[in-house]
Amino acid sequence: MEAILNILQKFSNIPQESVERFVGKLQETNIPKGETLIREREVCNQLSFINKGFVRSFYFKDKKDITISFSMTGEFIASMASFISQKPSYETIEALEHCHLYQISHQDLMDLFGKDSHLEHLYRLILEQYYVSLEEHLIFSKFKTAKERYLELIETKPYIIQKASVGQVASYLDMSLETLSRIRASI
Amino acid sequence: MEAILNILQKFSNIPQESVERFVGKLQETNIPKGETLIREREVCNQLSFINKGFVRSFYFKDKKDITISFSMTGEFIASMASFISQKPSYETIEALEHCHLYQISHQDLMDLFGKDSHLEHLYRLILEQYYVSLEEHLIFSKFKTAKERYLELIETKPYIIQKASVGQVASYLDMSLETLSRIRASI
DNA sequence: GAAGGCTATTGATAAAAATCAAAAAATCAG
DNA sequence: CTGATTTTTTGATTTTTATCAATAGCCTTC
Repeated sequence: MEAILNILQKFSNIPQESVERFVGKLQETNIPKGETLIREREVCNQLSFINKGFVRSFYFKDKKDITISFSMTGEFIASMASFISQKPSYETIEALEHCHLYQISHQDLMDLFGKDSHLEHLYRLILEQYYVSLEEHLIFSKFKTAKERYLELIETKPYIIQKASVGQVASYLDMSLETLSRIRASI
Repeated sequence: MEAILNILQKFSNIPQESVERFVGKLQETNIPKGETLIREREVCNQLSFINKGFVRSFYFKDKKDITISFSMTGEFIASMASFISQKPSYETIEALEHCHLYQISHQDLMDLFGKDSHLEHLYRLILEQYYVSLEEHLIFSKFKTAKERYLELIETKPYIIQKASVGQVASYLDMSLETLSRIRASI
């Protein structure tokens, strides 16, 4: 439980009482390696804090799967579009390693926001950070060559290359797995 | 002023008093066609509601400019990463048509959030919508061919093709202007 | 209405990356 | 440990798109 408290603290110095309200709603969950947190067409009604683990979010395009994002220990993960709208998800999220999560349901979170504006404030700050990093990812993917994208990934998130397969990383970087393999050979 | 009230109403049935607080901080601004709302390296400290007009957000990559987004009457616009972090913007936003805006400063907005949690709630809902549409844009740009991206744009936002130049649309769709011109000739 | 400056189209070529195919290496199960 | 399966690398070819270059169209504005 300590990890999540530290993360929350970083965003905002929120009253102890509010933190306790939030923590009181968290459910501990374990997802074995290879299993899914959320499957395509389901409604994502849990927001998960990854206390320990590594997950991949992807969707299917003609029988192949395409990686949208990887998330790590210390990050929140959900199929955000589905969680926000409470409509079916078009993405699937799978555990690439055994995951130890703390989860809160959409309903509980909305109830908390109604009761305690500090928590909505905190959530707003977290959402803003996720928005900024999504925007950066979009721009990043837009104006770099295949090789530059790979080099930047090594620089910023080397653990992804360690933990995910070439094919999974390749679709995340928007290239074929053969192309990524050749880039790896060339450096 | 009516347009913005209607938009706010759609997100949340917020008390009249809160709406008035918010509206009280809005400044009316006109930006002539061709001028900029925010320039690269400046800190974006205004969130703008486009009461009427059309803008383009872009950044420079080697002397060329690359379009990030277009925004229309009825939408909010800011260099979000800069507005959120209050750090210099890497994007420039220009008016492609004469714009009539209502603006609120970052400071005023934060002050309002401290005083009135209904407004932070409203902002959270708006932010969520923008997050979802950004995510959709990312996925959209990732798994469609050049031609499919253009056809989808015609389908979903035909006004962009009317109002922006081929070069501006081409960089938005992640292709050269020659490629876009050929696609247009082929359909 | 002609000159000049943008914008768009068209053509030829080059570069980048995808695809198809096979071999090599790594991982897993029994 | 060993055979089977999966993943990764390597090679040959094709496709897609970018780049370079020239032409055509179209607004301005004098």
